[in-house]
Amino acid sequence: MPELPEVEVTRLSFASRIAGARVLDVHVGKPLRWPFGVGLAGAAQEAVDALSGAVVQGVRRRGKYLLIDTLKDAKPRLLIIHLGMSGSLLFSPRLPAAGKHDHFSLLTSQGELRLNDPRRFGAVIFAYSENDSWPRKLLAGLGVEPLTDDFQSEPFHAALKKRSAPIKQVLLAGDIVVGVGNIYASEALFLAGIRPTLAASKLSKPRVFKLHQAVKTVLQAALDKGGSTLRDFSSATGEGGYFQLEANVYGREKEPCRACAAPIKMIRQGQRSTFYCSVCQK
DNA sequence: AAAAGCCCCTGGATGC
DNA sequence: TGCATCCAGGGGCTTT
Repeated sequence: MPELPEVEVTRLSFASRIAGARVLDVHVGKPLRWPFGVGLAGAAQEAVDALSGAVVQGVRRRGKYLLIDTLKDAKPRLLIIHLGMSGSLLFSPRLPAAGKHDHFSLLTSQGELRLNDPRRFGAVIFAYSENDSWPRKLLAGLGVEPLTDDFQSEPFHAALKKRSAPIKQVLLAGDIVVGVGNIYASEALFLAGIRPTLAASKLSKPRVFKLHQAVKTVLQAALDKGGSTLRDFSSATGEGGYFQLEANVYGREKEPCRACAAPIKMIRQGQRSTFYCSVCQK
């Protein structure tokens, strides 16, 4: 589910409300992508003990990862959450009884932060610092943040020049630019008028500039609409997003292109579906 | 180094 | 109604 806009919408929906909260307890359900406490000698119990009594300083986002910074006895403790395909967070002073897909809870003095993740592709990782081995392994190879000034078209072009894979898959890989998932990759390529199957290295500089702009435009527009809710995405206040209503190509196979009325095509690239207009995208 | 496949898991939609 | 099949917003890991 969640790509950069959905993760950022989630972050914004609880960051200020959880800031300053003291961790009272931690509930761990079924294992997610990795067992809670992965990378620690003492595993889950060590992580729970290390978090108990810690005070939340804030919530950051890196790519599709949420980083919850806490302090305990003036020492940092970090909780990293990834929503995978089907994860969503809720934060509220009062939540109903946990359901079968609620697999992690942080009980704090200001409310409960609860992760619901039916498919369990998500992850909750505890670390003492971003430089611990697990966070490093996950975060070190990430590309630039697309909605910051770190994302510039010249270096983007230089990076794409080195890649022979189809541009759609290079966008998805996240090692050049982060946060672009399956929906927004198709949408950005449509806006830029670029065929998803084109080798990344073959894109001219002006076309890369257009793609650079399109990525920023699509992600910002989705963020402004509260993200895309296809099945079950909702923010930590339980609200869905509306961007899916404005999708030009994603999920619109055989429907008329909004620009030229030609039927939208769907193809498979690396076991994921890609949508595009064969007239508007060359 | 980069690309391509595989796989983790559950549930909803579709088709027979 | 039941059962099989396919598909889903991600991404780490292994193999080419």
